[in-house]
Amino acid sequence: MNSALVTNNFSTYHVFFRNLANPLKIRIISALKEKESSVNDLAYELNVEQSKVSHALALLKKCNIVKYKKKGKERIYSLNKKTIIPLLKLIDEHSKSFCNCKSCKGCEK
Amino acid sequence: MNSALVTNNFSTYHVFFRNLANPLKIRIISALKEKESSVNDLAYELNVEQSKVSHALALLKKCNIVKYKKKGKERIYSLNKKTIIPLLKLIDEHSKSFCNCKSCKGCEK
DNA sequence: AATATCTATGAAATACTTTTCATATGAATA
DNA sequence: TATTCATATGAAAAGTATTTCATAGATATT
Repeated sequence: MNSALVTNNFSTYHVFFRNLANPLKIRIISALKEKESSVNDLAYELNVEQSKVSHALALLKKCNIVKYKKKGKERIYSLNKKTIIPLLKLIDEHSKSFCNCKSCKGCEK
Repeated sequence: MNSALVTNNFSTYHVFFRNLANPLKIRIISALKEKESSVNDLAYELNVEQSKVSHALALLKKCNIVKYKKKGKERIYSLNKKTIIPLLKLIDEHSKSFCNCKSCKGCEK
């Protein structure tokens, strides 16, 4: 039958995809794909200010893309792998065809 | 080995995903999934101003999500189905788990 | 309890996207 | 070729997201 894409009003889809529409959040997701990290570790690794990472993580968490566990005064963030990994794979494939191509003029900057 | 997500610098991914992070563009994609349409048809069907649809289509086209063929003075837009449909499917599945849920507080508005 | 470390948060500033509106372009037709 | 219809486009306005910076809240350590 009709998929949700047809029957829904889409009022919420974009909240989720906004996270993939942002370079920093994609970098965070990518880093967490390799290993779980504290906020400071991420900030150091990505060379980005701590509060910037915190703000980004808060949004990723809202959409269940990441989760954390406490460890002393740290928060160890990890990717919600079971559900996110298949999406990442698709992103990869699409990026190959779409996101660094001659035909996609929008990708230049 | 490492996927593109790991080795790339992601500078362009977000350009593509921005299109999915916008309700109007998702609505256009959804409409085109059902049938190809002219700009005016889309504008009428979605009850949105013509130039708004045009601007949105321009961005979708930049990322190869849609294409068009000329027909008289019309431009008949269609979805780049072969590559986009699998993505839409995944979006559907993810939206079910993420985008209208109790746990996703960000989805409320 | 005072201090240090890690992370979160609020709010203003900045940057970016989308919308709007007026107009331009291009194709068909009278 | 003047007019009409369909679409695109530029630029200002409006809307939204991100960044920045100062500071607050927690937890650990002294």
